[in-house]
Amino acid sequence: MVSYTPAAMKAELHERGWRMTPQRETILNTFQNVAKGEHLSAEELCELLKEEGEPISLSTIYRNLKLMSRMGILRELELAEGQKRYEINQPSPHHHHHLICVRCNKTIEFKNDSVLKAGAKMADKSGYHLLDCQLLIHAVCPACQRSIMPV
Amino acid sequence: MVSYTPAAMKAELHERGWRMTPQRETILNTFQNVAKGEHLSAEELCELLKEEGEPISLSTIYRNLKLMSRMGILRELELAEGQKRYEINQPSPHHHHHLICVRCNKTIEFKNDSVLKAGAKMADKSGYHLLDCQLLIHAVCPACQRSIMPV
DNA sequence: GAACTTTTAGATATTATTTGCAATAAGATG
DNA sequence: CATCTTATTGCAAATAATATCTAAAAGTTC
Ligand SMILES: [Mn+2]
Ligand SMILES: [Mn+2]
Ligand SMILES: [Zn+2]
Ligand SMILES: [Zn+2]
Repeated sequence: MVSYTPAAMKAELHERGWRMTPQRETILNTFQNVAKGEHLSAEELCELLKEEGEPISLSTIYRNLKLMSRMGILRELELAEGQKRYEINQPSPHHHHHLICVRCNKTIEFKNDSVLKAGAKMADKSGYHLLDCQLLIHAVCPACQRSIMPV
Repeated sequence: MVSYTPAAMKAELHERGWRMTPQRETILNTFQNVAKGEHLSAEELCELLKEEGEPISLSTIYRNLKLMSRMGILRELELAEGQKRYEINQPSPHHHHHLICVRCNKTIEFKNDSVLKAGAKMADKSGYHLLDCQLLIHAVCPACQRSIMPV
């Protein structure tokens, strides 16, 4: 897991016969500049880019979110119900995990290097090339424990 | 995280004014008897029950998979692309995590109690009531590293 | 810059999941 | 046990996230 510059991303794309495009660079830059703790969905990213005056079509966004996740540049998160969210994939000092309330989707990020190390070790032991390692904790937050909401 | 008997599930449903039904008991039994390492999707569960002569409608299955996940009886996994999979949620000696190849979806289960403990501790520290704790490792398996597949 | 290949935008298709509703049945109450 | 209330079911229809198709545009190579 490494942090990518546009140049590094371009190099890695070229290794596989692929191309760097303005859209890919825009997406990379956007994720690198978005506030810490933000997890964008495809739709949200599309809206954000539209507002910022550099629109990219939704299908291109979908294609590249998947591509960049599979390259290890982004991490794909299934936090809330029904749609995937993405954030930049960063190495150790910034790497983190997620604790999510299954009722209200309130999410807490937390760091735990020993968990990351355990994940990296497991991948290595099995000969897998690590892309992302995320501890996902599903739970009920204090507020929702008090409420009488359906499940 | 506890293993549920039908009676325990019934008791917990009643606490919230809900009911135990034959369908819910069938789903619970099915997950408790399915082979270790099997992760069923809603559709697959529906087919399996049809074959076994106790069919349950797909919408009921969807409703109950969600309910039982939010009760902590099942765990909801996003392993492959495009659909959720479920397995019974078991405590420590059987509890495990998943290492997944993002290209071919080959999945390895592994145990790591210290990761589970770290997750439980984090939930507790934040006042969250723990339902499930899963380390998800996205990686590329040895076979796929050798192939020239797209991404 | 010509030839070749990948990528894009936009429209359309796909499909997992949810929802509305009438019928059914769980569980409570007397 | 008979009755009553209301949660739950099955089926059909709706929804929404994501994938795919195609022609046009833009990187790459020579
Ligand atoms: Mn995060
Ligand atoms: Mn498993
Ligand atoms: Zn909550
Ligand atoms: Zn693989």
